[in-house]
Amino acid sequence: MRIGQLAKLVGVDVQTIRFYEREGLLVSPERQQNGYRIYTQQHVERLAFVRRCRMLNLSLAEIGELQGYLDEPHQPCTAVNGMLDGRIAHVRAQINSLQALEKQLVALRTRCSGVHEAADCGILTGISAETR
Amino acid sequence: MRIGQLAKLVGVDVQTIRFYEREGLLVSPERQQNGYRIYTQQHVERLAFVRRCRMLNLSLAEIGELQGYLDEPHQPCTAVNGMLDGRIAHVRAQINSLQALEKQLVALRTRCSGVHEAADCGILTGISAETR
DNA sequence: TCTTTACCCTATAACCATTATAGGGTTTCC
DNA sequence: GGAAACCCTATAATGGTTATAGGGTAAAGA
Ligand SMILES: [Zn+2]
Ligand SMILES: [Zn+2]
Ligand SMILES: [Zn+2]
Ligand SMILES: [Zn+2]
Repeated sequence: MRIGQLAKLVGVDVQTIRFYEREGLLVSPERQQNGYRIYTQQHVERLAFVRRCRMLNLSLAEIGELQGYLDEPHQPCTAVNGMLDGRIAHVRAQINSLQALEKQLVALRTRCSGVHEAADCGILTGISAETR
Repeated sequence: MRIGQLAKLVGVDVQTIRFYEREGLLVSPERQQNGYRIYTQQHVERLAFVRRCRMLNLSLAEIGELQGYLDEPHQPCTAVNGMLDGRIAHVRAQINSLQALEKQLVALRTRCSGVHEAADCGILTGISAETR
């Protein structure tokens, strides 16, 4: 299978596949005589794994770590669930700070209603004041 | 006031101040004979404005737009509250997708408990399966 | 005065994951 | 045989900062 087919199949851009290869997340595939990359079912599975990890917001470095476990399955999985715990904590922190931000933005938004000129806009004066 | 003082005063890195100047968010200050930048109270206020906008997650482009209103206050503020509405919608969308992600991660995390080897780790098999 | 320490300058690269662009070859189908 | 769709590499751009290299200046103590 050529790169375009793989891209469609897994739902990843062609450029991104080449990028993953350079970054060591995908094994370099064989090449045809013309230089075209030829992929196997194993590549499909690995790429799908990478993509699912990305959808879980794992970094490429973390994904590389996880692949180490796929490649050497006879080691304890301690670091795997540690990584997930870290991710979960991080996502929760993000949610909290975004919720705080939402409150600030909504409060700021209420300061402007109706049409008036910028000099009198409560949003601008609100930001210029303090927004702590 | 020199750049280091300004940086401390407003709580922004020195590099970042120079970056904002290059990006046109801060007016280029006068220079001493030795080339050092000399800032006035107006610069302090503008930088503080930029920083508060950044804390509201506004992009540098949006901040530049807002500064246009500060500089020309006799125009309607329509775009100002439009921008804020857009930001609020964006933040809410982010929160929703992070909450969905959190659920996925937590569900995945429950698949691993106790010490075992990677081949049997429910997290890895969970990702390898489908995690939709 | 000498020297250390802290500060200032510019230019350039790194961060992250991806997307875009330039410039050129190959395959496929009509 | 010619156009469309595909493939290749290399390099730059995205956003907002932070880091680094390499060098000049200033404020302080010894
Ligand atoms: Zn074993
Ligand atoms: Zn208004
Ligand atoms: Zn007016
Ligand atoms: Zn496990």
